[in-house]
Amino acid sequence: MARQSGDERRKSGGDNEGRIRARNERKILEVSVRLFSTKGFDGTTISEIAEGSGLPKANVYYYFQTKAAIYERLIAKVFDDWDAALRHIRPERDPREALGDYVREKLESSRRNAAQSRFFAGELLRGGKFLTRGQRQHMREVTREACEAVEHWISEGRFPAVDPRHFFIMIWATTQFYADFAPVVAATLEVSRLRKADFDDAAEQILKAINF
Amino acid sequence: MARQSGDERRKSGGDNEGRIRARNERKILEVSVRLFSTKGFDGTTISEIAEGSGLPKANVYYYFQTKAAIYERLIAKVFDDWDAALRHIRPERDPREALGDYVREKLESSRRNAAQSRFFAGELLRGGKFLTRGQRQHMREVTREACEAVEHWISEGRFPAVDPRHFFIMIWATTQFYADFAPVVAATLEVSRLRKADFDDAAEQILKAINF
DNA sequence: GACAATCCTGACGATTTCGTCAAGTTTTAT
DNA sequence: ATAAAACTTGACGAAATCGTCAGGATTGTC
Repeated sequence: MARQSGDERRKSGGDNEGRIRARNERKILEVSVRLFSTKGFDGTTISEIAEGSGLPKANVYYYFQTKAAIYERLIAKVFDDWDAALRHIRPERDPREALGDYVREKLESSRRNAAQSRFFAGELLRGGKFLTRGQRQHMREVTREACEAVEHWISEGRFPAVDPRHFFIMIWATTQFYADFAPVVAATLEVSRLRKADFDDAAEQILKAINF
Repeated sequence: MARQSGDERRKSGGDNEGRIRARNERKILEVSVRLFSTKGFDGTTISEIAEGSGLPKANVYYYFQTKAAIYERLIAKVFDDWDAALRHIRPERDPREALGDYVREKLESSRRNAAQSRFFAGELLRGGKFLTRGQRQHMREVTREACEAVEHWISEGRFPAVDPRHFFIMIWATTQFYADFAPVVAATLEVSRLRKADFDDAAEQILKAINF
């Protein structure tokens, strides 16, 4: 029984047990997120992933049972980042500071990991079929908490009376757009490639619009 | 030479010359946009398109030379709609009215043609590889005109001094988001499916935020 | 240094997919 | 009615893709 699942050991301790595995899995995931984001799930072949990782195809299958397994690992990873950022929004913080941090972190992280951001956007665009029930559930809970924080601010008169749910949607939509629809943004700003300065402008404009 | 390109006659007169062709092409395009939007270019097979259209596969190839040809036709179609909406923004109009019309039309059309909207979003997400040079060029021009209209309003003191380019990006981002990322929006609003009322709320909230 | 666990890999089979073709049928124009 | 044009279709070939497998090479451990 030479063949052994690439999944068993995943959450085990985590120390340096399996350095080779760690290195190769990381390489595979790095290449995959880039390919998936530009060519989609079906448009990406294991051969390409193998080639990009400098491994033979069969070796990729040694680490991941199937193409879907790679995709799922990536989803889980991105998902964690997504909801971690929301933790900036807490009722006891100052609204302006909290929202400023949140918007800036969102923009910065989607700028630095554009492929990852597009990858996740693509998944949502297709209806989020790879999201587990638990992940959806979690997403709802975290969102509700954030909305409650905003409502709290409103009730104390520290924030304009907006519908927090539409409010967050607007933030997500905007921050994502800069990273995910780069061709449109670049064309609009009449530049060939988006730079950090463009993202900084974006953050400023968004916050300006938000804070009334 | 029985085989004859499906493209030659396209722009000819347009009257009822070729009723069968018109009907079948329409059916194929309808099915395709739905499939492409949920499964992507590579994830969609001609067999599925044929099945969905109630035609045998070979017949689909009679009307469209290749899968890419179908995709390109759809791109062109959606592209036209996209820039047509922008024509609401003209300097001689009242800013509030013009922007109100624009936002409402964008939201309503992406609600009614959600598949089409997602299809286009998917294309942009992947870097817009199917967009022709001419289309990109046109996009830039139309956008610039719209920005000039806003600048005109600002110079006359009829509108707050925002950067019009970021301003439009914000509008696009938000209006698209409701249609394209339905799973997130539905989860946030805690409904199972988005209804017209949700889109109306969205329009109201967006316009409220925009008009300061 | 021996033994097990982990890692690597070329070759292979089954299936799917694109796109073609040649021979039919139906529609249209005269 | 007849001929040409437009349309339909089952069967097919070539290529690509997923995932497997059996056995060889490395690494780690006692």
